[in-house]
Amino acid sequence: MTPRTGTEDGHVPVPADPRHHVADPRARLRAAGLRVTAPRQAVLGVLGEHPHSTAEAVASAVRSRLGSVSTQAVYDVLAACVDAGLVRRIEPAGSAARYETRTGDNHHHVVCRSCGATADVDCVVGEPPCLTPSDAGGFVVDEAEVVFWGTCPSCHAARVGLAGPTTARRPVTQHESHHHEERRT
Amino acid sequence: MTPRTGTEDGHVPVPADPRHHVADPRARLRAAGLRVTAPRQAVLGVLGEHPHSTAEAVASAVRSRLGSVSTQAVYDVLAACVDAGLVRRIEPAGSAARYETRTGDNHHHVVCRSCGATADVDCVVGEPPCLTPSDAGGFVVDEAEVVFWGTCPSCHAARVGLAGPTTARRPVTQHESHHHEERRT
DNA sequence: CACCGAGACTGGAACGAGTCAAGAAAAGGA
DNA sequence: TCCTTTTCTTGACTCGTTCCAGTCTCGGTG
Repeated sequence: MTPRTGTEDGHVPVPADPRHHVADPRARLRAAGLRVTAPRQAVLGVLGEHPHSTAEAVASAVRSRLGSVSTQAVYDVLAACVDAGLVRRIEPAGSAARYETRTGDNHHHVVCRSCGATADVDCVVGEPPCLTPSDAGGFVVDEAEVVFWGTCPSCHAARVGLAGPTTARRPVTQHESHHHEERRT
Repeated sequence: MTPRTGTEDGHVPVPADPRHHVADPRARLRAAGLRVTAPRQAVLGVLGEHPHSTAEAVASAVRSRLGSVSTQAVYDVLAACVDAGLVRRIEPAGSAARYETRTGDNHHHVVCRSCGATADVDCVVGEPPCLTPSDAGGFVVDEAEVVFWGTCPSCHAARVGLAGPTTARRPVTQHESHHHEERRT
C-alpha cells in the first residue's frame, strides 16, 4: 500500500458510488448496530481511501484527521468493525495485518514480495474453484483464501531497469519479506 | 528492508525429490551443501514426524532429543533449511509460522479455525488453476498460495456434540489450544 | 434536556514471535 | 592434525498486538 502523505480532504461527500461500499461511514456503522464515534468514522473513511492499510498506517492517517487517537482505539475499532463484518482483515505472511472495507465478496489478493504492495484480485476463474479441495482430510472447509505472490509493476520496473543504486525505496517490509522462491515462471 | 541488489541471492536450489522428506536427514543436509550437525538432523527429524510444527514446538521436541538447544539455534537451522529448500515455511494468519519438510510440490493447506490443526491438501483441481488470476492488476505473479479454513474432524465433532451444526462462521483467531496437531492426507 | 449506564477511548505495561550482535564451539578440508 | 569457516549460545532488543484499569461519551430514557 502506498501511504501517501497528503491525507485526504476532511469529509467524503458520498461520491454516489455503485454500492454502499464506499457509503457514508456513519450509515454503515448504524446499520451494523455500532455506535457512531469520530474514531470509527475516521477509520472507515481512511480504509475506504486506502485499502489494505496496516493498523499503524490507519492509526496515523486517522490521527492526521482527528488530532490524537490512541493506538489502542484504532485496534479496538478495527476489531469491532471486523466483528461486525464492516471490515475484513488479511494477514499476508511476513507483514502486519492489513484491513479493507470490501467485504462480502470473497476476493483474493496479490502481494508484492519486495514492497508489500497489495491489490485485489477478483475470484479466480469466475466461480470459486478453489473452494473445493480434492481432499480436505476430513476437514469441513468453509473458506478458501488465496494469496498470489509476485512483483508489483513499479518494483518490477525498478528491477528490470536496475543497476540503479540503492535509492531509498519504500522499505515497507521490515520483517523478512524475502522468501526467495522463484522457480515456476 | 528491501531485498536490494543481490546480497544473499543466488542460492542453489536443491533438486527437489519428492521422497526427500522421508530420507535420512544427514543425506539431505549433505545434498543441500549444509553442514551436518546434531541440531540440524534433529530439526529435520522432528519435522518429518510432526509436519506443520511451529518453531517453538520444534525447539522443544529437539530439546527432548538432544538435551539443550537454544531457541536461536532452532531459528537459524530452520532459516538455513528454508533457504536451502529443505524446509518450507507457512504462516497461517493468526498463528506462528509453521514448518514442513514437504517441498517442491506446491501443495496447499487446510487450517482448523478453532484448534489450528493443519493438514496438507494436494493441489486443487489436479493442476494449479489458481496460478492464473484473471487480472493481477499488473503484478507479475509467480506463486499462488491457498489456505483453506474450516474445522478439523475432532473440533467439528466436539462442536456438533454440544451445539447446533456449524452455522456460526466467526473469526476464531484467539490463541489456539496447544499441541493439537496434524493428520496427513 | 439533563441523567445515566453500557460501551468507547486513553495510557501504559506486558507479551509472543522473531531478529541482531558478539563471542565460544565445532565441522571438515588441507 | 591444524586452521578456517560455519554454526551454536547468550542475551538484549524490535515489532505488532493485546491486556488492564481508569476516564470519557454516545444515545436511549425520564
